[in-house]
Amino acid sequence: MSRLPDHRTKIELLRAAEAEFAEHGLSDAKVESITVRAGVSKGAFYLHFSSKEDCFRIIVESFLARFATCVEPPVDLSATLPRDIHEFVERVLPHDVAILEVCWQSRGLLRMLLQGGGGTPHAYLVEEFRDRTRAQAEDWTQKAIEQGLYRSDIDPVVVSGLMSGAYERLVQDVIRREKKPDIEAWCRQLIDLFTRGLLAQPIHGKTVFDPKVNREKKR
Amino acid sequence: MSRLPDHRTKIELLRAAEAEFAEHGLSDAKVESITVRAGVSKGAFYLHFSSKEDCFRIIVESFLARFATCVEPPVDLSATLPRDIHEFVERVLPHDVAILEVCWQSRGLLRMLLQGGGGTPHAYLVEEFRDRTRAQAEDWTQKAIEQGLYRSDIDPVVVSGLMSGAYERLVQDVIRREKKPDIEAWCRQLIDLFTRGLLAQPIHGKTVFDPKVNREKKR
Amino acid sequence: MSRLPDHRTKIELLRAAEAEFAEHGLSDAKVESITVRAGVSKGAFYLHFSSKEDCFRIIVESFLARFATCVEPPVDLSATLPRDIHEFVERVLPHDVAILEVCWQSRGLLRMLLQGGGGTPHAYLVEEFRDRTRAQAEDWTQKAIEQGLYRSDIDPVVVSGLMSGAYERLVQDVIRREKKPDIEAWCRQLIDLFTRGLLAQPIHGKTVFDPKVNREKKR
Amino acid sequence: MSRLPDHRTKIELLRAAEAEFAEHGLSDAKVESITVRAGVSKGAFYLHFSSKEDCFRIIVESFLARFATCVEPPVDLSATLPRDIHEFVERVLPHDVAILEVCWQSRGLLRMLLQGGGGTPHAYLVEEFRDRTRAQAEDWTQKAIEQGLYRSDIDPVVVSGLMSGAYERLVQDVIRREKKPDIEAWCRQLIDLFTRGLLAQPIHGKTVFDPKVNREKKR
DNA sequence: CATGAATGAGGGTTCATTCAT
DNA sequence: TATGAATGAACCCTCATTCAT
Repeated sequence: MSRLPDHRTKIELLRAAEAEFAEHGLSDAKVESITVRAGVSKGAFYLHFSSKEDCFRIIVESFLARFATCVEPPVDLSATLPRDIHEFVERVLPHDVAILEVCWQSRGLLRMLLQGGGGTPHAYLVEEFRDRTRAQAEDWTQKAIEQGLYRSDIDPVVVSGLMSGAYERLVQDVIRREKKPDIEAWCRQLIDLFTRGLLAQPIHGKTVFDPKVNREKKR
Repeated sequence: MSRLPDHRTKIELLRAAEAEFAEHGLSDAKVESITVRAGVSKGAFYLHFSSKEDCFRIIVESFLARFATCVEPPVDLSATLPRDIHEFVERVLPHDVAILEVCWQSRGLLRMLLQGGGGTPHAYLVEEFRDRTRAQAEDWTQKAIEQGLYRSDIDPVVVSGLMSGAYERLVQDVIRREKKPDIEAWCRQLIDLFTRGLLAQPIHGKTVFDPKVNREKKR
Repeated sequence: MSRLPDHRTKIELLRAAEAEFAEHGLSDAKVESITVRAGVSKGAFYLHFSSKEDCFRIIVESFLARFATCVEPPVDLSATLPRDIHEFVERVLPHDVAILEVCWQSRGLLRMLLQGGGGTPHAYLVEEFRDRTRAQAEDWTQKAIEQGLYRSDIDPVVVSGLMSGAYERLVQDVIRREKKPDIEAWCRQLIDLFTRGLLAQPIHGKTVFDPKVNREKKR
Repeated sequence: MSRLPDHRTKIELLRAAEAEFAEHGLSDAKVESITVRAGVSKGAFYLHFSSKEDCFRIIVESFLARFATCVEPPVDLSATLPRDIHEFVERVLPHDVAILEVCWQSRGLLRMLLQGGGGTPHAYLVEEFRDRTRAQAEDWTQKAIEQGLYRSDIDPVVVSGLMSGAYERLVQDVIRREKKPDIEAWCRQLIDLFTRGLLAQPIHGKTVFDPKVNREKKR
């Protein structure tokens, strides 16, 4: 085996480790499998990471960093109120879509992270993931209430939990698919659901999404 | 006559195993820890379970069975349409509260099951948990649309995912607390959110929950 | 399960143990299997035997005792010399046949005992088996030489080893069969072989066995 | 460049394992004892063998291969008939002696393999050992009959069993000794016994061995 | 930096034996 | 005597980590 250019070693290891962790989780991932996948020696692993857990943490934190960058700067509501629900959706949508794109790119890792049955000592990393989206949702909700956009009789803490729970499930549904679905359509449906509710009674503003979207079966 | 089967042994083992799994997950749980917690010898474990995994499966499946029993028969919408949102809520609420009660009782186990960071070979058990609630939600949604209760421009598949995602987060929030929160109030908020949406625009029916609920801090 | 009459318990255990040991040898035999085969409880085993090894020893020694009884009193050569090879064979034959009969009866146990690949701490029991036949053969040979029946240029020690080795193989061949073969014919062939040798040159005395015997294939 | 493969490790392990197996047999041998004998760590064992059984099999099969090489090409009888028993012996002897030499070299292992009291799942390996010598003897016998060298009234199947049984016992007697005995003399005695028989009646050809050999006591 | 043989603590599982009933 | 649940020492094997080359 020819020795790979040095700087490639770490990259290959990260790639391989992400795949191995995605498939087996932290405890069931084997360092040796990672190095075999990466095409390097077992010793090389410890030149780049101080331990298996360290490697796991680095990979997950690195994803979370990328994710956080996307999540952070949402629509600034303080500026001007959206005039109608259409404008509202158009403002929020690109942001949500961008987040889902990032999730799609790291879907292998995310599938593992969001999958239950765990009990790993690193669940706190996923907590961070969840808290981040929740805090984001809470900020948004708070401001929207202040702006008179949202009802004032809701509890932003509870509602933001529910919203981010729904988003997480949306993410899970998306990343589980073989082929990338129409992320935008899914997001529209989510946004509409939360803003308008489910009731059949007429409400101002028209439908914002194609209701026929996503009839395809998962998997 | 032999030493009488000490029924406490198996029960203690199950208790201890549930606690150990809840704390450490499958791979990081130690059989010896379980037996020490249960106050029996290591060998006793294998009189009752054929392996560590077998024990895990039994515990999880047993919870899922209890859970499934609660989830199953929801409000029958076919009977008569609820006249207003109040009646609607009153019909759905007891069912949701009952489910959350079960979750609260097994909160240790559930915390572990729903916590991410996994990668266990038993994630499919959690999938079953999720699929069950989702299928439930989908049925409900479908019927509600047919009854004219819900809007007909929504996709029941997508919406049921979002609903069960929000429910799962609600469950997570509840079971994470030290003290049992006011489950009913949380449920009211969730139901109201989905049915009426977030928008401040007036909608038929009055608020169904106290918006100040649940300001206490988690953990 | 009804309790067997007390005195049957030990007999059933011995039967079961012999079968289990025959199939698996000492180290790989399980006390539990023995008790299951015997239809008694695990504790019962220790009411009759002080340990698994003790049980093994008892069974093997009991067989060896039965065997020794058969082997012991051979033809008394001191009396009168056989006049010819026919008479010689007729004198020796019944004795050898009787031994093989005993072996056939305990063939399960013997198969295990004579089968190689061992390394058990009880090999000395088989050694006793072998030494007994060898000593027997040596006595016989010694006397036969003194009587002028056998050549005086052979070493009784070496020859008795070879003879008992051949006998052991004969036993092995016999006990490996599904159906009991014509033991007498096999013995005749063995006796003739040792007394007359293989050479085609004429020798006093006629053939003493049917040369067509035993063409059937083993197994 | 890594730590160079220390060829001594595997060799030491094989040595140590052979000794351990020879002393205790498969089931009672401890992997840890083997590694301690070899002066390496427990883990090292599994770098070279996939399991204890694997190691056992390798060692036994390797011996059998060496053994088979020796056994195979015997005297070619088709060429010319030996003129007298002397020539006959001289032809056969080197072959038999060579086999016994190999047995002597691996006497520890063989002692265990041929020792009874077994019941191991690897008895079939010893069976192969026996079948090989028996088939060899049968071939020989068959050809010798066809050449008119051996009597035609014997059954090659039975006789070859007896011959290889006697050989096996010869091997056992040899490998049990502390010091290597005069293998050639023992073989001469065996060959003579089978060819000429035991009877005192004169037969063509002179004695081919020193009858005083091997009076020393075993062990 | 890279290698991969070597290490050794650790854990799951077995099973002979005990003992309360 | 009989039972069979309980015990716990022992052992095989795994795998994260080290280190001589």
